[in-house]
Amino acid sequence: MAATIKDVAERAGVSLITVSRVINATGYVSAATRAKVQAAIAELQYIPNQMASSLRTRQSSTIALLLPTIAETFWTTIARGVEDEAESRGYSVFLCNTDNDTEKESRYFDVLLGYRVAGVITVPASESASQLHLLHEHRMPFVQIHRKVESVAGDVVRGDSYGGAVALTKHLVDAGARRVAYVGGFRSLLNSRDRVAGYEDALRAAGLEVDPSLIRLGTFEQQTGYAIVRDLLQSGVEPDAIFIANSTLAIGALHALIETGVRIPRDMLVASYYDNSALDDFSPFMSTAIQPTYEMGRLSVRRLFMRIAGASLPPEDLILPNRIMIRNAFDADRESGTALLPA
Amino acid sequence: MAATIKDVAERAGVSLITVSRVINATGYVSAATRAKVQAAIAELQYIPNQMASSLRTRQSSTIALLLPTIAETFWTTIARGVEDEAESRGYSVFLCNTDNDTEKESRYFDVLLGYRVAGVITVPASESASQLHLLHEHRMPFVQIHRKVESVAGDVVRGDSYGGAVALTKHLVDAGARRVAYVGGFRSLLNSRDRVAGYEDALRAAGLEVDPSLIRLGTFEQQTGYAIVRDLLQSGVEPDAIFIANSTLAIGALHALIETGVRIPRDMLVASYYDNSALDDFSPFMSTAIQPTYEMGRLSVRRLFMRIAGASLPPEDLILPNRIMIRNAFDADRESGTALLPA
DNA sequence: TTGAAAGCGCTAACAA
DNA sequence: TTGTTAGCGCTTTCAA
Repeated sequence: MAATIKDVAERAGVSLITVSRVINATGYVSAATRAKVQAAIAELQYIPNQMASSLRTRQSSTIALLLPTIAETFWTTIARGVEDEAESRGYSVFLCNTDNDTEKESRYFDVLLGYRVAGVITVPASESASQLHLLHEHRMPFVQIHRKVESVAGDVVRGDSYGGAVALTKHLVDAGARRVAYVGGFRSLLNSRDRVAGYEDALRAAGLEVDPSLIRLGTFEQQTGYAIVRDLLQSGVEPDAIFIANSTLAIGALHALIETGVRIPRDMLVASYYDNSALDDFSPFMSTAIQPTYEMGRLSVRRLFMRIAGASLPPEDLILPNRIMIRNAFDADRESGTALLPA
Repeated sequence: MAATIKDVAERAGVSLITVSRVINATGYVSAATRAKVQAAIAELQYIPNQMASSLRTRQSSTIALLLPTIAETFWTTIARGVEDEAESRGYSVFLCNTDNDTEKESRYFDVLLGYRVAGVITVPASESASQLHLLHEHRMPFVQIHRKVESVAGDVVRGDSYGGAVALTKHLVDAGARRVAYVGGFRSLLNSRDRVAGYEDALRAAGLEVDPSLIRLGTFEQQTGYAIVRDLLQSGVEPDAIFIANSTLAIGALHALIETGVRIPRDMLVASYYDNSALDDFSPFMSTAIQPTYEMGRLSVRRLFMRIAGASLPPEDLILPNRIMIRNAFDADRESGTALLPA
């Protein structure tokens, strides 16, 4: 079948090990021998068998990245960061979708352990029920991104959800809001809890009361954002601003505002987490917190490589600041709820 | 380090091969022995080394999928189809982004050949300059999706671009259009050529002339769609319908129509290829051709497995029909250019 | 500067 | 029903 190192050695009239030395640039090889070997490699179109190499060296130049889905820009941008950083070090990335399904996650962990990948970067499928401990028990180096499994000690790279929520909420209050509603996901994830906490702390710091009737939590779906905002507008709680903790919710929320004729920012100030390019059509009228997804990807790979190299550092919880975009200054020319592409 | 089959054998008091038989369910093993082995596997948390297994069996249970990008739903839906079908056969999928960069594609081919994956499903980075022949020369089974490299014989799975263009163009003409503009990508790709051909043939079949001034080609970017439509509206060629051959272009095109106050479908009939969920906000007023991306993924895997199994079939160019959605019936209640989420 | 021998962890082929 | 031997393709000793 495919050419082996033995075929190359015979063709070049040298021993196996000499070919190996040429391929890996290890040990001494004379220029003449090297040339002969390289010619043989080219003639036979020889590509070294990574399986055999990995088996012998107990090293792999592949890492894995587990994401909830590859259908949203938030995750794919992380993937780009991971790939770019890995590629710059000569590593390939094995990309896996978990669908936030711990069963699927667990199956992937098995596969990846079986392949003896060098390390794993993962967005745990669940913060409570993740099987992340499997990696820990098998001494597989890993770094968590965006979420943090409480029961497993290990490196984490994530955005500053608390700080982002504080910044946006404070901004809304500074712009005059007194009744800021909170629209976000259920508290099952650390980020959600952090964002609620940031929102509440920012209100209190401004001397405002936290009104539970203004805090609305639900699933991470457009329909949920839509339904919550419709209800907020109808239930008489009368918010004068809305902080939306997730961009998928924001799309639904903005549709609800547009549909009911609420003008942003004239009638309602809006600030939102912004992770989804589908929000592009709305963003000019909204202040946003943007997570450094690409950087999160790159930095998690850097951390992973420290672990692969065997560094015995204490686990690090790396929290990266969000980029805050203040954009709800009233603009008379563009007070509608939807934006058009720039000409 | 990690437990090996030898450790399991010693622990269970049997030979290596017996453990192997239990793991792979090959050959005869008594229930009692099997139980002993399984207990040892569980105690040691043994996970078989796939590298060693692949090396010995010359088989891999991994296939690779090369896509231009994972940031667009068109491609990720294909990926889902590939993953689901592969998983149902116990295979893992190695996902790779090429960015339509033939250099990157070529590097991935090398890596994948090095890993001796079982097969490759690929959207060639270029139809003219792809390095696909590398796979062919190394006898690596492969299937092309969506694009077709002319210089390499092999299986292809793609949507019926010609048929889709015919159907949508015919629909516009049947609805009364006489001057149908074509907005699409440059003819460098087979799909683009097929769509132009379908458009032209449908016009001729209806007894209409093909007016070159109505055919506008460009890059696959929103801005291009926007600019082309602005120009179409200003240049005096006076189209009464627009066929858009790509959904990214369609987003820009629709923004241009909305911005200039052209109402769909009252002032202009629009039909478009529809591959991008960002179009959801516009779709109710537009007829669309939808490619069976998920099915393309699944079917390409099925074909690939026939090749992996060694079937000596002639290369197949599998062309799947598009789903055609006719949706531009005039609707007085919703004649604006943007749609809102359903309540 | 080059090579021979051994072995990474697993399984095919044969034997008992 | 279980075990022994050999070897997949490569690289790490050690020796020349």
